[in-house]
Amino acid sequence: MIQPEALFNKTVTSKDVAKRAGVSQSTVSRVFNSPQGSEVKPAAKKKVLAAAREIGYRPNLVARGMSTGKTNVIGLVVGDSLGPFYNQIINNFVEKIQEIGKQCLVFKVPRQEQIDVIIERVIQFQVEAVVITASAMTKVMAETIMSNDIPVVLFNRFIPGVDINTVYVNPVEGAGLVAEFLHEKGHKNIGYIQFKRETSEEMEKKIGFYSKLRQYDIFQLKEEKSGYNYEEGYEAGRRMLCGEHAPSAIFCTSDLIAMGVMDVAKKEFNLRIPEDLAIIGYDDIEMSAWKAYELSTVHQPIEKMIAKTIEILEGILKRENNETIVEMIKPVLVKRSSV
Amino acid sequence: MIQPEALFNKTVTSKDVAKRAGVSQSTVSRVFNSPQGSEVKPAAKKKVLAAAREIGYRPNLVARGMSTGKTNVIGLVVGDSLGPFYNQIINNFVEKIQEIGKQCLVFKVPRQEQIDVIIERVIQFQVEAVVITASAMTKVMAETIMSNDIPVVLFNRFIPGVDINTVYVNPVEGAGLVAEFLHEKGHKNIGYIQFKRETSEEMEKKIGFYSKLRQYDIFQLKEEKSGYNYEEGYEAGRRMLCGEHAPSAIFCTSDLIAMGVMDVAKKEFNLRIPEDLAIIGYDDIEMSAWKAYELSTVHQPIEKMIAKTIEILEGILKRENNETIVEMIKPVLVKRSSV
DNA sequence: ATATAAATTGAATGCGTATTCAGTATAAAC
DNA sequence: GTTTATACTGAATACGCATTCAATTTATAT
Repeated sequence: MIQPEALFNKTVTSKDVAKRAGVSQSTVSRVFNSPQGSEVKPAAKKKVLAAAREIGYRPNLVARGMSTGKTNVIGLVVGDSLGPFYNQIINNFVEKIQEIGKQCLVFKVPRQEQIDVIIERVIQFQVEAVVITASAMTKVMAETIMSNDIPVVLFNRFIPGVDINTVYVNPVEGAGLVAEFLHEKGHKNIGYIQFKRETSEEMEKKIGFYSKLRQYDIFQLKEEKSGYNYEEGYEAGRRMLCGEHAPSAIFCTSDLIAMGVMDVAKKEFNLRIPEDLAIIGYDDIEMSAWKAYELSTVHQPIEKMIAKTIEILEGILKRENNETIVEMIKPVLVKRSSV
Repeated sequence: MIQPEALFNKTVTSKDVAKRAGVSQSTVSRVFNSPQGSEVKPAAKKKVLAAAREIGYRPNLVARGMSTGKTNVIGLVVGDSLGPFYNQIINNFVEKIQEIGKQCLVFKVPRQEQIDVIIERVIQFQVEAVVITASAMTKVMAETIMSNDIPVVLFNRFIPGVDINTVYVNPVEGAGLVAEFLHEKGHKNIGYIQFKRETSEEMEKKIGFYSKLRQYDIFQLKEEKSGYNYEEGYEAGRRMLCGEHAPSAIFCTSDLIAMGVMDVAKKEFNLRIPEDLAIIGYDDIEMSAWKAYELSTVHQPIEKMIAKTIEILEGILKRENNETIVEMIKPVLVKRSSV
């Protein structure tokens, strides 16, 4: 007579394996967990593995999580889509986190207001740690997470005066490099196109850029704001180049914006780059190196940043280090033909 | 005397809430679950919510998953990074899945060989459904997942003769549109640059393109292969434009490749586009519309595809429809100045 | 006021696994 | 061959929640 279980493909549990192998559930569990499978006699282990294969058993990670408190899941909180730079980060993180045997549960903060809701979810899902790239993150929220025993790593987001693991490239420094470079090239009349939302990253770029220029006695600055995309960059570029006092160089706080500016300069104002107008961006996205742009920009070493983040995560998961790690990575100016 | 629990910030459970509110754990559970909180008397509900807030209780989703069999997690399996098109897909999926109250656990298939391992993991994590975009997916593997009671939706990947939910844009049709267009424009000598890996998508494009051209008695074709990126496109373009029989039009099976080809044509061969050389791509990534390229291409309506996928997922999760849904979406030719 | 139906509640149980603890079998030592 | 140490094993339990079932309270009908 056919067993009804066979018909309704019931979930296969360790108990089923145990029955089939003629051992206890404990033994089955040990086979799938013991360090080198050493705690179980070879004969029993063989029987268990055979039985498991025959009935298609796979350990249930949710149940295991319930039992051990380890879910094998790392949370990744990202902000609203900020172009290819952040897309690439997600992609790399997923890959690297998988390589250390964990899986990546992604949380997106669609609007800044909703970040509290997202934080609640992160906690509820019992992730083993969280990497946060969302700029909307505040001190209070990070602390809420940590007070629930979930370690946090801030990625490319620095919150001053807070005891949280952080990996970031100092925007003050990056923007400073840009100012130095433009000064070297003899520019006096400089345009500045920034991201229209006032993220901390954005404000730091501004501080770095302006304070450095002031050192060189450069004060003639025209400003515009733009969204984090090509189209708005194009429009912002047009506004900046129209009318009096058109600058001889423009610094855009994102490559995407810079590319829009380059195109409007060429198409609508017939400017040669860099002879008539120098452009410099930020992020060093892949496209910046393309022949159509050859955009000078500030490189953020994503690979290195992610590698460091993973390193911190591994330390956390092994409960090795209790100290907070703050890793500052130096931005690098990439000089291409746009300046 | 201070309770030790307070010192070691022990996890707060529904039991703790129950004790503090003077009700049973069942009642606490009901407060956080009943449809409109209706099954519990207002007075009791109020007490429970107050107690929960006071001690910072949050339902443990892992435990809930254990109890209900619903993890609230949807798996998303993606292949090796194939540029901005797929990055955008991940990003959109995460957002939309979150909107239907689920969370997205991302699995990346780093190499085709490892897809079996990934599939195992997907099953182990007890996801409620899986969306698969990885081209390495085979019939057998999809069936393995489904035999574990996990519904599958194939995204932009068609496996013939299989009973699996599918949403895709027919590459045969898309490539056919390109052939028609080039024929209309009078091109006879056409170049074809394809992705170097033999994915099913790629093969279908080839079938669609060639069969249509044959109808127009066009046989003069030069071929090259390229990786899914700008640099290799640039190189492939150079190879194609060197020597005899340089084509008057080139079809690249990805926009990224097409952009590389456009740049090499302009920079190294001094060709005007489209006067000397027409270029057409595939995918309609954001950059295709940029002034520097204005690339004609085949638009894949990502939003519509994802919306349809989410619709199918919702049906699955509500256990509404048991029928397999196969949704074919029509590709759209976008004509810009590159042809 | 009484009988009956409906709403609310709590005790007990299960979900699938890891783990503790005690017992049993095996190996080592004498 | 006996004693002692060691390697295995299984029964029982906990993890945090949802849910069933029976008991109790409250509302409705008579």
